[in-house]
Amino acid sequence: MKTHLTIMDIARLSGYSKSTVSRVLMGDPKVKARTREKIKKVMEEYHYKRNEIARSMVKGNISMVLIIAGDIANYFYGRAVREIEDVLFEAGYMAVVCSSDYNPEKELHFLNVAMECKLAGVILMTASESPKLCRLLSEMNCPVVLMNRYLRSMPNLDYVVQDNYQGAYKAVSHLIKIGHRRIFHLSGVFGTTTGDDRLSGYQQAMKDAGYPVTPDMVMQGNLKWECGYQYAKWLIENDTDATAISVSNDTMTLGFISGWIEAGRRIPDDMSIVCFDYTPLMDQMEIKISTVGVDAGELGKATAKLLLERIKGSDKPPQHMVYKPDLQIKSSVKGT
Amino acid sequence: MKTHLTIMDIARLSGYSKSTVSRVLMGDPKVKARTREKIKKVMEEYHYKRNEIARSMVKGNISMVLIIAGDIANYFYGRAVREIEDVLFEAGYMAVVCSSDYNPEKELHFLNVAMECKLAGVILMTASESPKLCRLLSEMNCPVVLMNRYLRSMPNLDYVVQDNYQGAYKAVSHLIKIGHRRIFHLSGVFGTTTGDDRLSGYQQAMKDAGYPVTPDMVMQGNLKWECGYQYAKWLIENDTDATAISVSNDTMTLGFISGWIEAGRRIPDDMSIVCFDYTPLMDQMEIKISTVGVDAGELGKATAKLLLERIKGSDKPPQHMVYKPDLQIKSSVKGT
DNA sequence: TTGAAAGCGCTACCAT
DNA sequence: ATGGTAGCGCTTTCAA
Repeated sequence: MKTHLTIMDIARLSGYSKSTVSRVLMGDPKVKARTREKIKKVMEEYHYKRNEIARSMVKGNISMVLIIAGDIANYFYGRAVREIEDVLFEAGYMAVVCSSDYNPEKELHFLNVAMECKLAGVILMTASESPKLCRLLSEMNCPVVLMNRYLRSMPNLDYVVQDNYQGAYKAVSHLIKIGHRRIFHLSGVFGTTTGDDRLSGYQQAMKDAGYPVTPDMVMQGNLKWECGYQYAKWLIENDTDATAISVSNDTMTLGFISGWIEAGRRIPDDMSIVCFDYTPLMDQMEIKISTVGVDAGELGKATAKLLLERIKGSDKPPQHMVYKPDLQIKSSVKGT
Repeated sequence: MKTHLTIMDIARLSGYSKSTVSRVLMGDPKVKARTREKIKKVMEEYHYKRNEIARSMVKGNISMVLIIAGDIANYFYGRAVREIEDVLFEAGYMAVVCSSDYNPEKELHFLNVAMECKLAGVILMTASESPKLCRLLSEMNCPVVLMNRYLRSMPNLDYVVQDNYQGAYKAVSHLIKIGHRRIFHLSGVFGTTTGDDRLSGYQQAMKDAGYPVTPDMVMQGNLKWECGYQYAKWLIENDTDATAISVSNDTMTLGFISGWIEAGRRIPDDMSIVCFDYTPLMDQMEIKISTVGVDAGELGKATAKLLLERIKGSDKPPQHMVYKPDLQIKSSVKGT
């Protein structure tokens, strides 16, 4: 851990001026080949490292993109992030990730950090509709692309999402088709488009089938494991007559299954279950979970490309990319 | 996306000098209360955002810590990262994550970026021993703490790891105790301490039992799913007489199980298996995998605290924290 | 308590 | 092809 040489030191050491050294750094072709080599040799020898901060200072921004994921340990985000990293890396940007933990306050915090650090761009995956967020987003000094969730009140923002309404509609319709009437819904966070659209899809499917949806049939969740676990207990304690549930994400579903099995109930015999999102490990579970969703990697790639265009200054109208989700029915579901 | 106000604008707008505005920003108590309020009001009103880059420029570094994880989608890293984020956040640092993908070139790249961006610190989780890496590490301009893997040739570096040798020794000894003789090992990357120490533990346990380890019994892996999958195929094609394997991480194990089951074999009837690391989803798998390892969150917390001390300038001797792993035998293992 | 001015390390413009 | 110099926006002496 030693202190660093500046461009000025290299200048002195090589006998050239600061300007010429800078030109070498910038790959300016106007520098004579021999000069460049000499300077490069000195840099090598003294392990010179360009100061990106100073560079960013004059450039105006730093070639770094912040990805605000919900939960870095969740496969959905992990998968998307990996693709984004690669696309951005190719384009000369470093992608860094942080988790909002689905916490709106943290989102605001990270967005502020991105502005203050003059990052080149931001990918926000857990936009939680709120006046504060919208105000902040409209004041950003760098491009922002939403992924996964969009904001109804900000149609001028780019986003890449899946059709959550249709996904839920498909899934619940399937449950209905095979005989279920009492289908409950463990929702995502109310006020987020993922949560609300999935809820609407559920409601509409029920409505189209002529089945009532009473308030007790819908529970708001927080997307975490514990929530699903507790929901299982709740369903049992309240002695509901649900024969199937649709759950807004994979993590809660895993929690639900744990709680349900632990209580001595079975799947699909005592409960059919279908959820959004998919994790590869699910393939090796005792219970093969039926899922609906899209490949997070695809979303990620599209998002990164979109962001890159914006960083480069594209001013085309707001892009709204909506992917169609697939429904995969497996053994977690059984007719009545 | 609009352009930004500087400290100078706030100065003009409020009628004070930029020095005073800066003092307000820095929380200097020498500013008169009324002045501070006036200036703060102007900042609010115009949504002024301090420029962290410029600030870092004079401060010398940016309050950001880079975590270089192996695979961001892997539970081990996800778990550790989450804890690190929280500890660092409390201390006023922003933790950002990137994945090395176990690729030494990427490690070097990210380490360079960290230096160039004058970050406050780095946590490196996938150190791959090489002269280049060691040279780079010894030239760092910020503190670096290793987690998960350490570097044999750099004992002067802080690290937080688990006792991989002992973990593997315990696991393999257990297999031996219940009757296995032909135990194979799907290793991590040779040259990494995690890989090598686990291999040594395996070899020593076999040796202590008096069982030979021939070269075909040890295969180098790359820690990825596909690798485990192919290893299953390989074992079958080569008609080995292995009755048990020890695998260097969870991801390869999941791949192995997929390949093995797909080929019509069973676990533990046709093969006992024990691996390093743990993922919660494993609890809900058909096959309950026996694991050895530690809580990644603990490692993460300790690492973050250590780094924080170094950032604050602690010059105590190199810290080497070694956690003892636990062995959990489940249904993936059966005596012969 | 406040202001003026120097300087952090770099790029970019204007000279030569 | 190279050097001199003016900033980028901020913090931090030093003066007042």
